[in-house]
Amino acid sequence: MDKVYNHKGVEEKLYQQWEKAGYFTPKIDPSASSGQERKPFTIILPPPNANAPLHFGHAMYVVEDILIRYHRMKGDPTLWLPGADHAGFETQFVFEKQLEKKGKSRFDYDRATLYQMIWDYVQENRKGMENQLRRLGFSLDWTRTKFTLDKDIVQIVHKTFKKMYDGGLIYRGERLVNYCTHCGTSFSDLEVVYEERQDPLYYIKYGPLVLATTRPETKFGDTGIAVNPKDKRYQKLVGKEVEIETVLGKAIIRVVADDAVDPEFGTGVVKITPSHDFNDFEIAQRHNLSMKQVIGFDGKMNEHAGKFAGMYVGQARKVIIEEMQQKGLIEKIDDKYIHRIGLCYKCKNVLEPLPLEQWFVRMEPLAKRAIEVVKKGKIKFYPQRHEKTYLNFLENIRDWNISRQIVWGIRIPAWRCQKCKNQKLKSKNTNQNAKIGNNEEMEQSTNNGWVVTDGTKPEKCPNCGSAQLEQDEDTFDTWFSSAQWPFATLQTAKEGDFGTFYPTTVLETMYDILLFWVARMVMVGLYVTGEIPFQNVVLHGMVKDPLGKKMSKSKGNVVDPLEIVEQYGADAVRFALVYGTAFGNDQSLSYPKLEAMRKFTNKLWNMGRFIAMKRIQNSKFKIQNSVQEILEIATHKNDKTMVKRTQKLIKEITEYLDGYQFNYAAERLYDFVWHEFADKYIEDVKKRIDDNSSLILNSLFIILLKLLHPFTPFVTEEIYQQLKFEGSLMMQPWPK
RNA sequence: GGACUCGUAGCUCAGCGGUAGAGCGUUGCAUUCACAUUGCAAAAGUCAGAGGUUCAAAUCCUCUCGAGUCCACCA
Repeated sequence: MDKVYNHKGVEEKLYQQWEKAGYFTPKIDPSASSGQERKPFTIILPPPNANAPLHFGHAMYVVEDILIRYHRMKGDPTLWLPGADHAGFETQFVFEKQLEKKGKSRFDYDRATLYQMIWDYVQENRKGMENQLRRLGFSLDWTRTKFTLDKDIVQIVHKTFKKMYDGGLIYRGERLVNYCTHCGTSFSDLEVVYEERQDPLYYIKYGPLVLATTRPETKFGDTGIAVNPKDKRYQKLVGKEVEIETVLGKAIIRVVADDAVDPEFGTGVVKITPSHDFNDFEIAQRHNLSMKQVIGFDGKMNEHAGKFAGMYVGQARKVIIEEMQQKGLIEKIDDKYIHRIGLCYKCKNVLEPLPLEQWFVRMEPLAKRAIEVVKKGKIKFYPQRHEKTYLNFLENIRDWNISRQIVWGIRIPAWRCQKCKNQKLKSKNTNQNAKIGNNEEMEQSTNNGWVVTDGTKPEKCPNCGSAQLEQDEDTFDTWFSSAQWPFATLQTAKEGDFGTFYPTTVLETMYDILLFWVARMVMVGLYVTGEIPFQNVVLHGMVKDPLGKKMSKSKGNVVDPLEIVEQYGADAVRFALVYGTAFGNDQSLSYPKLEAMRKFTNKLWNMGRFIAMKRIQNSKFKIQNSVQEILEIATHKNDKTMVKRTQKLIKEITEYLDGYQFNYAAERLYDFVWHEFADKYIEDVKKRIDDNSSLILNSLFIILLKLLHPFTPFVTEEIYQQLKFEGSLMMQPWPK
């Protein structure tokens, strides 16, 4: 053995050895078990986006590997299933950036070509990403790897959509959506990022009234004026129509009373622009005000904006304000007004609320069950505080827009009959009465001609028999497929997997996708399978840069995990990530810590070296596996004490792992191994070494290697093999 | 407007009701011994601030001040 542990060469060699031996694939052959059926332990890896290499935060999946290796050693049929996510919009966005560099855009290609180009790009990226996971030592069962666009997964996603549609949970509705006119697609509410901005608040004369608005350019889309019903100032006008002056001439507008209007704000009068504001849309629903769209999906004013048509919104606002000032229509401007506006989370442009027909999932019934299973304790959160966020989200949930106007994704299996799209269809579906807005039951004519299937193109329209059917151009929100990941993977990976491994044991991910992903998996999983998708939700914190800033591509402070692995070794990286930070809290990447952990792996190595040197050659001395056995042969009182301490250690580490207290486990191991076992015990044995104490030292050391193995698999395995023990450490039983 | 996290030794962070802890760094000593990627030892904190509960508070409660995050339809 070399004097210094050199991770280079060792890690890749061992990983290949493990993978080749099939150790990552669970043993579920019942005849192989010793009679007693063990409960399987399953984790589905959060599928990384296939569009980019991993960032350092992904290395936190090490806690999953720790759990997996621990349970595998305990003898549980253990499955850790890898995969990749096509990451619909994200990927298309990244790809478009690449096209831009070449002076191209997505509009230069037809749908099929663009899709194929992105497909190739993603397949290339996937390899790199999977290699990174291997380099971190993750014992994933690669024989079961899945991709969200695999044919069989797509089939399941289609089937789910159909099931939900037939069950009345999907409806097609024209509603306001968050639309990015730059990216050309709508988003769900969760994808909107808000930013505080200081914008002028214009006080505009509206006939006899004055009202405050930040968006004077939407004035042409106004179809009402609202005041609070209790507001005495305006009571006389409620229900009346007033004539107002605009820069495009006179207009007649109705005044309505609605509780949503805050009499304290501005003048207590609000213009209602149902096509371009979420509040206004809802108020309009309540008072039957009509819709009038004045902004197009290209972000420009449309024909209803008269001479301003063709101008981008921002430009139009300026010009209109100038004209209004000239006409004396502006009473005052408050330019210190601070409010929050919704931005596209990718391109950071201001999102435009626009009316668009989209597919929505009715969330309330789904959320109800998802709340129930958590309240009943069927799903537990670690750390527990996240439960509150989860429940809060579900208790106030709004319907989910799952349509995206992009090509990269799973195309929605809905066809529209060109003949009867303008007629009302009598359908057995309850979708007819899709819920809109708050508590309004409203009949929808939105099923007009739509035929939903489980993926196959319908031959003819079930209503009129026409063969003129066109598939919806849109694709699913990527989270719609991710929401099905636990059952979709297990239903398609290998025969019998779903029966054996579902519901999975642990879902481990970063807390930032608790609502996007975890909550939706619970809802959809429950709906489709009738069972919870996982029993424990374990959430790790964010890994920030050394200065405590969030890593992001735009800031340029992202760290490639491979670089760090190269430098310090995967074991040191793994240990550093769980050591010294309360599990679940954010942490900053710390080079001194990585260095310290590298020293720790070296310390282990040298302990192994010492033991190798002092090892007795007599073959009748057999390594004892259980603490009990070691205790029986121990004669010296110091040995006995050490055996007992080790026994206690095993218990502690086991309990910590069962309770997802990774940092406690790591810290305890570090301290015990270095400062109790090496500094004190080895120093003591050194002076009095004989066959018996050597055997005990040896046996105890193996136990420590086993306890450490889930955390630092490479160095422990390498030492084990250097000491010429049989087989692989990773397949040895967990110490007792 | 709600919810959450964090503010503890120079740095990074544990501890979360019983007389302040670790790693790194600093200082001193040791060393041909498995390991100088080592060992032994030392210096270093009125635990953000104020008030309260308690025999006892870094730890529980309230408020204040800072750093950050998430949710929410105030024009």
